[in-house]
Amino acid sequence: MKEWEEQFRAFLRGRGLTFTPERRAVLEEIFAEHGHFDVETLHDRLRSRGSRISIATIYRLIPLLTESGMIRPATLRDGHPTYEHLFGHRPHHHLTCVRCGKVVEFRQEEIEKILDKICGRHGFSPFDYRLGVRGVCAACRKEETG
Amino acid sequence: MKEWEEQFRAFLRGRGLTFTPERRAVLEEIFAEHGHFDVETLHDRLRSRGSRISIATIYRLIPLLTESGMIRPATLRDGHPTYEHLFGHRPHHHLTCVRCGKVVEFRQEEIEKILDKICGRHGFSPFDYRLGVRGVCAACRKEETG
DNA sequence: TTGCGATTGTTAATCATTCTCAATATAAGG
DNA sequence: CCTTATATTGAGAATGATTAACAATCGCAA
Repeated sequence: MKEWEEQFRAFLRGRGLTFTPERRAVLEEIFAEHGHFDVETLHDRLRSRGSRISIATIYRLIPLLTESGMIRPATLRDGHPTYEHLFGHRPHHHLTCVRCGKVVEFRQEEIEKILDKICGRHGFSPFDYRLGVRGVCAACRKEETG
Repeated sequence: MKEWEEQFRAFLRGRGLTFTPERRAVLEEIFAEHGHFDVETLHDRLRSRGSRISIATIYRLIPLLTESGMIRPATLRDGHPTYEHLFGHRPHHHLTCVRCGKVVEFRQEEIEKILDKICGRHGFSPFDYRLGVRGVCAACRKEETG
């Protein structure tokens, strides 16, 4: 059984909820890729594989996945929420190109240390942080200038 | 004439748009406070001062304010967009308490330097960045523990 | 003052998300 | 293998925020 399946089953059990084929299908689809996803594309992907799952089921699943730590909200793409899964993925952050939409992920421990210091100063106990940089990528800048 | 009025007028002029009493009223209201705002509370605040402005007018104004650099999107509060104005305010970031919703702003040049380095490595030209930390503030933690 | 384009408020439309509900599936206990 | 109580599902209706359409008004330049 896959690592994430085990973890999600445990979470559901703890709440008296059940692991269903629909839920498995959604998880499979989420973990099939490392990129970001939103509810609609997830639904489309499942449908295109022959699943008859309702989009409402996916919407209903999102909070469970978030609370169980399987996924977390990522950056917003044109104002609606996207998510990323948290397995085989260390916490990371995003450079987003505002022209082509390309997203580059990066990781920087140095920043985490600074943040810990800042949180300490303000008496905060942090449990998540998010860093998003918006800009223009090399390719788009080139196109723009020339 | 206030600094921000001058700047917004210039922006509108450059686009062949006009500075109206409604637009002034919205700006006044935005700059009356330093905190975050969303469209609905802005509308309520204006109404409670006797204005008859329509909420559609405010929605229509948001992109103009963003493009002119008067405001920028801030963190999301329960999934709908909030903004902050950019006058008398240096760029800053947020610690948000997930229990009581308190937001502490902080500023850290060191982080900006690190980000510049990272952007350089990826060929990005950054023009905005956003750093949000979610956690529990001292008061709430105290309450929690007993 | 006139005229043209921008702006406004109202109302209707749209879109994502959530809710309702009847039907079905699940897990646990016999 | 049955039974039962509860959780889950899909379909479609309902919601709520945001956007669009439109006719009436306003603001600016000539």
